Amino acid sequence: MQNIEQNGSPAGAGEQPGEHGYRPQAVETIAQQYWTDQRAYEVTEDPSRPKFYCLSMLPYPSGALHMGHVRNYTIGDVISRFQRMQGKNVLQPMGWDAFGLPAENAAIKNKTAPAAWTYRNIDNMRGQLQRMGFAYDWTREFATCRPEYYRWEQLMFTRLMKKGMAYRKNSVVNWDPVDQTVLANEQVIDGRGWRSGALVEKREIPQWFLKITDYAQELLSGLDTLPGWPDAVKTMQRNWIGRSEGLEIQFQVQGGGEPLSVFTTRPDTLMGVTFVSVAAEHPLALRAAAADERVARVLEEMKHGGVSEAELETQEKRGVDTGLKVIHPLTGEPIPVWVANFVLMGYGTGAVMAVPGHDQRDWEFAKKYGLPIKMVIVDRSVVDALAEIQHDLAQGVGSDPMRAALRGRSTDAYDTSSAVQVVDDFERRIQEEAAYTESGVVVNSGELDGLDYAAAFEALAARLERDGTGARRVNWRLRDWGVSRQRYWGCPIPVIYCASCGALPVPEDQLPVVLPEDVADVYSKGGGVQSPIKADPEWRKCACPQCGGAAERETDTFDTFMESSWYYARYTSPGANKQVDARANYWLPVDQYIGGIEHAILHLLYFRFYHKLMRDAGLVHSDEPATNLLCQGMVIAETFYRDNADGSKDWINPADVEIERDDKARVIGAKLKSDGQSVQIGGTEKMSKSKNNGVDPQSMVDKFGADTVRLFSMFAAPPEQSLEWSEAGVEGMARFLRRFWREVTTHASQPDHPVVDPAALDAGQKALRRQLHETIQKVGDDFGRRHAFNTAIAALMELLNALGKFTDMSEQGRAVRHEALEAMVLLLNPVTPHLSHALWQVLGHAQTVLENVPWPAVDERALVRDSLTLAVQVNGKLRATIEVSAGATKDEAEAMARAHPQVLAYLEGLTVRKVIVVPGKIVNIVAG
RNA sequence: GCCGGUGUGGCGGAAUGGUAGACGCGGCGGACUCAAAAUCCGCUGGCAGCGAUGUCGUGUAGGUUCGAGUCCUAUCACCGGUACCA
Repeated sequence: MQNIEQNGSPAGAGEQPGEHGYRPQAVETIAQQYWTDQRAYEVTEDPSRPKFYCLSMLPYPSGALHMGHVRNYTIGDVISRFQRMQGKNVLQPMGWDAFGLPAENAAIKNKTAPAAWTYRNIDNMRGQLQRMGFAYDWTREFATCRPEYYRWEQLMFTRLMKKGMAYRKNSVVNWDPVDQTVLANEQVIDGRGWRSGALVEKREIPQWFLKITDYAQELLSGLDTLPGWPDAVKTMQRNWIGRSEGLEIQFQVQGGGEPLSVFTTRPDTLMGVTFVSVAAEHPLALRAAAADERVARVLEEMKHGGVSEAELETQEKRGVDTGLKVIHPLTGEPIPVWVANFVLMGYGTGAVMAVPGHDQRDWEFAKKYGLPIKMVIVDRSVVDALAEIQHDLAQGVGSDPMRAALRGRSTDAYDTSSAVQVVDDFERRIQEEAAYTESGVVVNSGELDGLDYAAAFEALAARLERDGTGARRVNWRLRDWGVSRQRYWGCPIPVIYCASCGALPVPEDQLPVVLPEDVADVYSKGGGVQSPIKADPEWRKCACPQCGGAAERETDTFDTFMESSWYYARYTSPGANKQVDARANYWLPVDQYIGGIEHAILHLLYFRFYHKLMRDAGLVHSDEPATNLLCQGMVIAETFYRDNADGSKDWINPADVEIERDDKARVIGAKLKSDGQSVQIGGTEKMSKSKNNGVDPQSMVDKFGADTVRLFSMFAAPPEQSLEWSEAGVEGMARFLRRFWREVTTHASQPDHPVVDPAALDAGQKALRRQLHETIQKVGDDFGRRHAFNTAIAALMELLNALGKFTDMSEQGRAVRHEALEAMVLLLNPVTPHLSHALWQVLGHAQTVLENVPWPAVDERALVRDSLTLAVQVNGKLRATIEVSAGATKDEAEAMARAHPQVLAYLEGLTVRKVIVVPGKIVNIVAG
């Protein structure tokens, strides 16, 4: 336990002379010591009680706790303590997501080994978490960078290789030609490497992949079994997985060779194809480049820039004609093949049929390069117009297709026809303004004319399947998970390459492949540092497990999402001699998972996928890893700055700034405390180093105590929303806790605590007691079901305000107050456990772990009201309120409302048409 | 670009289709004090009015409904993700 400085803290400043005031530092040290001595939060499997596994996303050990961690872990701790007070066997573990890029960056900067930096950070952050008073079972803690942990994911990977679920293929990365390294997307800024400033290039290298696409359908359907997950997350995952039904269509290449395959969800537009677009890495593009230097040059230019989707999709649309032609499967006409920089090799077949008339991106491309646009889909209204024209033409023109008929029309006869106008306008818009992308009715397509989307789809599918030029197919947006990283500080990929036997999994008896940690000398040289295991020729040398010949190890490491995909399961099985053991099936699935919304797709999808891998390996029995998910918002703060002469900005920390206001409390400016000169006010943004608006949790805990910091982070906003840090707001929480402390200690100094006799209460006592039980009901619902911690705390504040006004010192008055204060200590315990621990004793109870004391029960009889206030509206506008007895009928309420003088004034001269009475809420009189 | 979210007083926010602004911060006035801090009490959305009260008001423009911050359509701004940040 950390040693706590108790002197020199202003937190006890509110102490009155002669009164025992609230001193959070002392209170918190004592409570934490007690929990540690009692081993209060260590748990084991207990089949006799309902279990509750409450899990917060494990932190990356970046150096120090930040407010985002504090918020995340406070939410988890409140839920854990609340569930324990409901009698559940609660597991709340904590650990470290210890591999990752920042450790290598810090190592380069500080010339140390990533491991040493990481372990130092973990020690620091563990101490900070303990100082927050979180109820973790620390016996289950682990860091994912330890071989005892990662050996099991290496084992899983080698087994997946044997099953064919892990495979190797080429894929594109960001390449920094100056530093000669692969860059993460984050390290590419405006198309340049963040250190070298060199223009980034795309480069293909062989990498390992996990076949997450084999589970695409299950990952999609599984979302329907998760009512406890936010809809936003489920929708994002559905869209990310991106199931679409369409046709895969073959285009023969003029001059022979493999046919070109495209996938489309709009086969109804097939007759509108005027060219096809392929990715720069597509075989046809490469073939064209080999034959044509001009094409080769454009492909070379397309290699500039990074590989992120955001960058690819927002860059200017560019293309080049390959000179190659493919044959349209219906008409037999030659169609030009273009390379387009917006076609992704990794999605679908790396080629798309371009229908500029009915796809906006193709339309823009066609406009830019002067390619033809064909109208083959029209709106219903246009069909009606066409029918009218056809009727007019019926006798003379016969059965020509509709557009042919139109083209052959006599100008004299039809120029004034409004139907012709409608059709011409529609076609002009497609030619000149924008593609028509709705699924309307097919035209200009021979036998498909007049069909709607579904009918055209079916007709074409049948025809192409008969011809052998196409087939129905389900396509997924989801791509296989690339798990290779060309970095040092990660879990070594357990693969051996042998010149004669190929890529082989490291035999199980040779696992783990241990990452050497003592590599500081590599970093001490400075400069562009290569991965120490890539730089060391000895490390990779090994014997081929198959032929025994000289072989080499894989020097790439796993994506760090690999470790964070199964840690939740390992917490259940500390010390197990396999990935997880039978204990996992007691605890899993996780009952409540809590983490940032930024993980909505990647982490949470890999987490679900890995759970299914473990299930299929027989390790766990459930289908999904977590039944309930809460995504908390960011922690943000005001920014302040001064402009420098060179146009840059000096960002100033909010702690050093004083706000100036006018007499209506509006902010009119800000001054730096140290020099009294004004500073500019920037926006409210996510706490970050770059904007210098971070508030250090440790300094807040030192100043106010952990309970106050916990209380503020739960009160200031609902958990899903962003939370704006405000030190004045924190002071408000400290005031509330001091008032509560005073209320309890003052009350406890009375010699006796009488018991409530419900039959003997007067109106005032009854009212307070009703408010108490309404509060118990609300807090339980807000904590347990709604996760609306802010409104629960507001209700407790209201109750304390009411207690402050309740001066009744009679026996029953004191009895009601005692009941209220005892309940409040328990209701606040999940949020402010140290304070509650202390005040529980002040109220005369023996020292105890408060989570073992049952949650206060609602006394239904105390909730009964004698009368209710109804709002009375006239034509939907509030005009009066009336008091009705609790048992009043609708008719009685209506009569009373209509008799109200204020209402009568508004009804004068009007006839009442209708009266709506919502019992207990409102009477609305509709009159005119 | 695409996917998801958010938008309410001076500020953080409350209101699960039924009295918009609970609670907290800030501000104003008062009590206590030699004074200050702390604490306590009262007021505090805009406009008009001495007041009772009226009127406007939940990003913007429409719509549904007896009734809309809440539901629908369009639109704007900001935030998150976009497969190698974690």
